[in-house]
Amino acid sequence: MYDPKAVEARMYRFWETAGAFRADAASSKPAFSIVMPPPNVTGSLHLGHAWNNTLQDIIIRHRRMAGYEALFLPGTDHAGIATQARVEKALREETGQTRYDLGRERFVERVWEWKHAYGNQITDQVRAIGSSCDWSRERFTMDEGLSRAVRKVFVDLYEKGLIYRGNRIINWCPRCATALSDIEVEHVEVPAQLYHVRYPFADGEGSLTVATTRPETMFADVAVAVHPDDPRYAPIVGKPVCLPLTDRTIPVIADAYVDREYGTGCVKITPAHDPNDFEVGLRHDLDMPQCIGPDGRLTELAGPYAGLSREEARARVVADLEAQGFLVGAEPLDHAVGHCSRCETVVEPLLSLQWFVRMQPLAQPALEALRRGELRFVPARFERIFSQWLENVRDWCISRQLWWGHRIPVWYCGQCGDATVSLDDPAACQHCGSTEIHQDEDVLDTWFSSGLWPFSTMGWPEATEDMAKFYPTDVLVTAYDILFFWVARMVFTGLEFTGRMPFREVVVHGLIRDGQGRKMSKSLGNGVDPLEVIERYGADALRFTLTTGTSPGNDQRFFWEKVEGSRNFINKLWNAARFVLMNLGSDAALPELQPGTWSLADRWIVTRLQDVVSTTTEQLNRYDFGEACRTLYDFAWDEFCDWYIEFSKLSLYGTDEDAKVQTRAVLVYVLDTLLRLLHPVIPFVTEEIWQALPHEGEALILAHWPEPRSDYRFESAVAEADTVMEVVRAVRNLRSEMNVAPSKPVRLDIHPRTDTAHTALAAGVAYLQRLCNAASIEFHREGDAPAQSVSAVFSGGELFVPLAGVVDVDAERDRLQREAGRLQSEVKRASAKLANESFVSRAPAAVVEAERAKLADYQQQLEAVTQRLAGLT
RNA sequence: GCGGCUGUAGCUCAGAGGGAGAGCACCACCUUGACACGGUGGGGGCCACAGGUUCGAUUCCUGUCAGCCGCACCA
Repeated sequence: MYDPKAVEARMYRFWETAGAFRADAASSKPAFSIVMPPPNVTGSLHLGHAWNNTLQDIIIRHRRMAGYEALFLPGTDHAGIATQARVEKALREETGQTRYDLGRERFVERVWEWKHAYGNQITDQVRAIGSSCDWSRERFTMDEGLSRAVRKVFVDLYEKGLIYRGNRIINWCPRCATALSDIEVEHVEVPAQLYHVRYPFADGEGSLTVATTRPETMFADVAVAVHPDDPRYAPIVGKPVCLPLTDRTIPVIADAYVDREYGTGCVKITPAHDPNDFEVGLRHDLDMPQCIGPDGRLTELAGPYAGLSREEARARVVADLEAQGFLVGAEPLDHAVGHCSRCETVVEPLLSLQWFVRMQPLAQPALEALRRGELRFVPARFERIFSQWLENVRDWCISRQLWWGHRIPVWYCGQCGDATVSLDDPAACQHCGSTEIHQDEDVLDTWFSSGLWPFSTMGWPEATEDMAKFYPTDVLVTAYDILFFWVARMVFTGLEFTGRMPFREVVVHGLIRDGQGRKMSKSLGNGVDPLEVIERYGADALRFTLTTGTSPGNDQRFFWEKVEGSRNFINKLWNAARFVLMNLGSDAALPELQPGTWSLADRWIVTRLQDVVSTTTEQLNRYDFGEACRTLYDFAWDEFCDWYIEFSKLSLYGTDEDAKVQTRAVLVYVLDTLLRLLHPVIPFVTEEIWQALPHEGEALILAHWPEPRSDYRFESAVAEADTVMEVVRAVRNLRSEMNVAPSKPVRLDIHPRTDTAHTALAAGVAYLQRLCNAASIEFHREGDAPAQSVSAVFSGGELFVPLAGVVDVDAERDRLQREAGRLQSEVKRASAKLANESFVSRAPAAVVEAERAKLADYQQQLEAVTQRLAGLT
């Protein structure tokens, strides 16, 4: 039994020390590069990473073998919010302190300590998967070089006017206490109430009714808006209304933003707490007071409600409105509410001073490049999703109120108030020369730095050798969930700063789910740890499982049974290799191939191997990983193990020494080629076996990728072997149906109908003898069935197994009648098709011809069965 | 609302314009000299539904239904 644990760690070390993962920028070979989507430094590997890494590693190993200077560049991401939250949690648990207790400097030091302590964990896990990354080029988003790139990009964008600071409504997570970008907000449909609230006119003449889902924001209301063309409200525009629960009055204004059909046609305007209201506020030059603070609690503006949470405030406000007669009613309403994608807290739209990237000028060139076909998505449908997003992007809020990350390179002057934006830390204000400057407290969105990953990792902005050789990269492999977060950002920063698409192709895969199709998550506790899978079944089994389960762009579910199946396949391969090795004897030398002397089986398997080489290569080239795996699985198991190894025993256990040598040579050749083809998917076992086989070269990982050989094609051998196998199956079937033990030798009479079949079976008679356990085989071109026998038809004739005393005539008749029935329906189907005038005239000639041949064959088989039935007594 | 994905054997899923496939599960048999994580044989499906294109559709097109996912949202 194959034991992955005994192999994998040792093998990885062997490759690494042999320098197999290192890419040489000075190489004359064509470059092929991939940058790894950087996992969170302090995170741990999940199955999604394992999947993502496996696919990339397959591509890289394939390309490396195919003669490219292959670079798989690894690294990690500082993951601002996530990492900071983890360290804060640890701090709280250990000492009960908050980050404010430590202060910024000591806290950041603490995070670095954490990073040093746990940062290797994830990269060790990447190694455990078997990823053949160039660790000498490992990068971290907060490395000095990469931080320099971040500053450079910030400063350049600022100078181009593409970064600005502004007071805008942003998404604020009260729990994380930071601003978020639009895509970090998840809209979740939740049941709510639409409250109708009466706002009395200040003059006491009646009231109007507004509809709102957020009554707790009313303390920041500055107006009530109606549609300018709404006849119902035309007379009241400009009139002041009283804001209930307060002593304030606010005006009624007219704005076309209001939908007359919705609710009452009156909207309360709260510019500091709603993006639409904010726009209205700007148009009407309204005040923008805030009644909810960054902590998610009501501010002093809310008077007696100050200090309450948003939820408490809502309940109290509604109760008080009702008690005081302002609540007209409430209707249930389902609407989408933004939640923090990290912590699921309800996001507060908050008016806040933040830094933004102006997206229009960056998205435009990206869209044009996409239209010019400079970036290909696999599968293609993701291109539309991608460009739709780019077409609709809004400005990107990049400042985060965190301490862990790239600090914004902007210094404000205490004297003149101006900002200095600088690549290097300035000593004084650029504008007035004052030294009384202090740096912006905020850090940049993590994606701002990962958006530079394909070139910042290669040394940009320096013109490095790596940039020259390996940039742009060739393929990016990613799950679809970070297309906007990450891929889009790399695309536009790449175009803006390097003038190139950072990659030619994006291979998109899906998400891994649990057995019920649910996303794996900590809260559900349904996650599967890839290390546990590796521990139990080995990294190869995990890789094989994930790869076979890959269908372009689609999700897959995880089942332990699948891993078990993969483990079984790997074990099968291992045992096949043991068989080959066992039969090589002491001969360590690689026997020379002499195709001229090959047996039928040799010629058959070698020809099939050529098919598999070209099919697999094509499938890998088009990133059809699941299909490539299936091609190899089927060939290895069904053809090589089940048939060829069985065929080979004839020669190996025979007396013809020359044939034996060639069979060994073919076994080694086929296995060697198969190992090469399988190596990208299951690198560990294949290398382990390859090292044991006679081989040239240092390691399989560095061996060359096979190419199909046209001089190794023997088409007639394939046809002949097919006939032999068909007869073997027919006899096995007879034995099984007739309950004749496989161990009991039988006599076999074969009545070939054609010369082709006769020749094939005569050539393969020794295989038939062995695989059918036939005591003797006779061929008869004509003549009657032997007495007391059971029969079967095959496409080239009829066969008989005399079973004196065993034949149950009734059972045999049943069996033959079932067979006749099957053949009749085939004949019916084929003749109906051929009777169709338009089929014969319009279908391709080859298709029609094939149909005719099939019909003839079935008719003959049917005739044979019918005769046989008639002869049964 | 706009866009997308999925619907095929009991389960998980491939597939492709010309006779329905795999793995697992199931049934029967087999300690055959690589492998019981194995071998041999077998059962099991109106390929969601309705139209259309085609000589021919499970495959392409259009709808319907069901499940899922993005994006955008009017309080």
